[in-house]
Amino acid sequence: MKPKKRTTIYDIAQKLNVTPSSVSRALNNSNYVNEATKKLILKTAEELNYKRNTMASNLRKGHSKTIGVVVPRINQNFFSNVIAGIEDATYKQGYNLIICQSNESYEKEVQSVNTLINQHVDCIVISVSIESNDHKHLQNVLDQNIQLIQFDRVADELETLKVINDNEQASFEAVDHIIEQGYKRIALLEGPQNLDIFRQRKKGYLNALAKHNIPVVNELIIENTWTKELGAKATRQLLSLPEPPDAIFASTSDFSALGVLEVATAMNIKVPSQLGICGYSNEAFTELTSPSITTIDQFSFYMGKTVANLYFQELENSDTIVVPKIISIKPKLIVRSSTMKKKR
Amino acid sequence: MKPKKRTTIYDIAQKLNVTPSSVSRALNNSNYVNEATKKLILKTAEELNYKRNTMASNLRKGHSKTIGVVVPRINQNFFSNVIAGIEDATYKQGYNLIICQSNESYEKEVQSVNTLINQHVDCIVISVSIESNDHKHLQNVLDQNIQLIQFDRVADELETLKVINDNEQASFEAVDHIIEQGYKRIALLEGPQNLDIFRQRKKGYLNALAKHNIPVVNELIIENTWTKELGAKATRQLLSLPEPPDAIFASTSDFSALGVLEVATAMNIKVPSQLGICGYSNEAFTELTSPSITTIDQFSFYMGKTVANLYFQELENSDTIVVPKIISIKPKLIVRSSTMKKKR
DNA sequence: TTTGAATATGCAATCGATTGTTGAAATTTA
DNA sequence: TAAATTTCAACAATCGATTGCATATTCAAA
Repeated sequence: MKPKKRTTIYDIAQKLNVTPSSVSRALNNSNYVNEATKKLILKTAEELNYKRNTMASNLRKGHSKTIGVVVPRINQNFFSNVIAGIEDATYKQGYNLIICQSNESYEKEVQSVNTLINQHVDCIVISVSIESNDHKHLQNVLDQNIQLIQFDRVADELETLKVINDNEQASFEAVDHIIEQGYKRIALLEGPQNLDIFRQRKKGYLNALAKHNIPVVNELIIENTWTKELGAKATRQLLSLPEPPDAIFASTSDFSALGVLEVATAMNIKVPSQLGICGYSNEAFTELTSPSITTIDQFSFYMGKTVANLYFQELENSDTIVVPKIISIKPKLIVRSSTMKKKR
Repeated sequence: MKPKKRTTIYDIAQKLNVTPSSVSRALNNSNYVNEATKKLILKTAEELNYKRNTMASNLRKGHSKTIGVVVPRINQNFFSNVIAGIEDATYKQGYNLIICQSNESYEKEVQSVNTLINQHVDCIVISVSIESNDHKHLQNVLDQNIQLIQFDRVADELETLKVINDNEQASFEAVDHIIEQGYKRIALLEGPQNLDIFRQRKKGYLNALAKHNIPVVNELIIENTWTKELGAKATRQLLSLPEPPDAIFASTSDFSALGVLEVATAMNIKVPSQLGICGYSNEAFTELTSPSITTIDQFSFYMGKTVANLYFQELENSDTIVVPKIISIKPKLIVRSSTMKKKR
């Protein structure tokens, strides 16, 4: 790299024999500069290929116009869509995005949050990792006076802005639909119960069973099955039961639903006639499997936009008191072949 | 938001009756501080919940330890994987990532690049948008003395570091495989020829035809078909030809290959026996369609890591001359059902 | 022509951290 | 004990941009 120095407002000031203040004012389109000199400054800035040093500017102004995002995995459909949504909204406001992934590791999550604090981001948007049980690092964000918005996987006990899906309702509707289709013994693949979203989904499942007076069978509920492999393993276990289920609701993810489907296919069990399957997330592939998989769409891109806009809205009202606010987005059940027991 | 001020090195200095310089030295683990005072400073920093202001630090040091990434779409499998790979490598080096998406728009790409320059990122990693024909904005990056690394979709004429796939070779192997399977009339869905990657893929296609003495038929080559819809449209066009193709190589993406498959299925044309299909990118869904789709894996995550490591490597050798370097990653043909005409 | 207001510009402090230089104190060596 | 050396900390400048305050200039109103 050549050691060429970048042009600063001082260079411009020197060349035009004015002070840096005037240059700054011209560049910021302030009224306290003569129109003629403003034009001149702007022209020379262009000529010298001047680029504002955002670091210096932000340091002085005391904010960074940057939002930090921490997600478990960038390359997971749901999250990359949320990020795309956030980016879409923040870009329009001239904000930047710093992205971190926790890889579902608590340690990396804490480190990422600390980096973002050091970077003086104006807001941290986070969906916590599976491993996260305590929230000292998030409390720290609040203590540092940084806006914190949690989405999807939220630490319930922490009073922050939150954007979530109505998991309970969606889960209820899914199981209700499954029952309506005539399935009687419905298994649940559930996620780690330290995360609220999975507790809610379980609640929805239980509510639906209750509504139809179907007893809860504990051996039909299997915990921690949020990958394809775990879903497959759980399915083998379930199907070898004396009284196996006739439907499986993979409330954790479409990936585990895929595991279910693959095992069923391998065991020559017909879906949906012998076994109903429902996933969660509406991953692109659920439409493409045979049979296609019934699932729940979370409106991820929209969720991202909502998160970002929530921040900007709070920013405007920053003079008034901050109320812990929760925005709940109602997900949509997408009925596909894998649960269509009744012919239409 | 409460207007609480964050603690700075001055606060620490004042409390301990030392100078900020000493605090800074202690915090940076310099040797020019007494062990005892260093410990004391570190302890008080902890107590006051001190967080370094990276903006100030970076301003002084003249770099940002940040890498800017510009991709067409964050939520596209290939790109989100590359980003994940970059993140993985940069995180280990204590670097941050600022992510921008161009949405395939030239204008937004230029704006994104400018923002990154203003942010004084140390390096810009970019995969240009479909729309990008000129590269003034990239030249500008170079002029500002910022390292520039292009990947996948690169502006060939610009002498920068590049990480690419050997598209020509991969494309050649795919078409070669298709021919070996017994297909005779092979159509090509090609991408915008202003992008080098698509030109290379076409070259590979032509080379494979030449190898097997198959004449090139112009009406079998259809340009600009990089979405599912465009792929479907092109397929309808191709299949209504007096002499329709018996195989279609969707060199643009798996999405267009999916469009081909859907049209074929709708028209009751058997894949692979009547029509062979090959996509590009190894999107997750290609494994799940029926039949599964033959495609080309680009090792996207690995590509991201390569990009990041290339930067760090160049950083180490920054005293020596910078040579425009091109790293080519050989993609891998993944043969699946959609081209398996020959029974095994 | 004098006064007052409006406009334009300069000065200097500031944001928070880093670092080269300098000098005092402590330690070692002769 | 004196001289030489090392250790430690203070001082002050710096990174680049912003902004409150003060001052100078211009112009209109009285």
